[in-house]
Amino acid sequence: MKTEPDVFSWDDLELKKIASWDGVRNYQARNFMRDDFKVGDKVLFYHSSCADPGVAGTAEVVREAYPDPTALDPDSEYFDEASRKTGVSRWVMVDVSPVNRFSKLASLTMIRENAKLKSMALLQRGQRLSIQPVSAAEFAEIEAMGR
DNA sequence: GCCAACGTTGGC
DNA sequence: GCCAACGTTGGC
Repeated sequence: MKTEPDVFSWDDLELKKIASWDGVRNYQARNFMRDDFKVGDKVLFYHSSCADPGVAGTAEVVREAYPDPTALDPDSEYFDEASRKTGVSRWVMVDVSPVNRFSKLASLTMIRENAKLKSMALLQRGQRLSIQPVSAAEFAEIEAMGR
């Protein structure tokens, strides 16, 4: 999962202990959370749109997908008019908790340079999804880079 | 700040 | 259902 550290960083996650992953407003990303995120699943916590993009640590799913209430809140930056009209949020969120803080960032540059990771979704052309699938092998490789 | 790539919107 | 216009993402 991607996050802008200016908005919500790894440090914020550690401080908060449990974070509700609200604000996802892309159907494909939503479907990944809704269909594939199970309690106990591990996720890579990726810092994007910043000076040093890369994976800062790993987290785990502590609650499976449930409706994202910010879609119904007119005061939220994630407010969604279509959801308000139906009275039901069409967006979901999951809760995650920190697991492993990387001693060094697994930078995007390092990920690019690792031949074993060349087929990662993250590196594919035009890839912008904030939630992306990661294989077990890729996950292990990146975790090793962070040590 | 630039810009390529992509998703969404809305007129027809 | 097509597709142009627009908005967003995200690395650089």
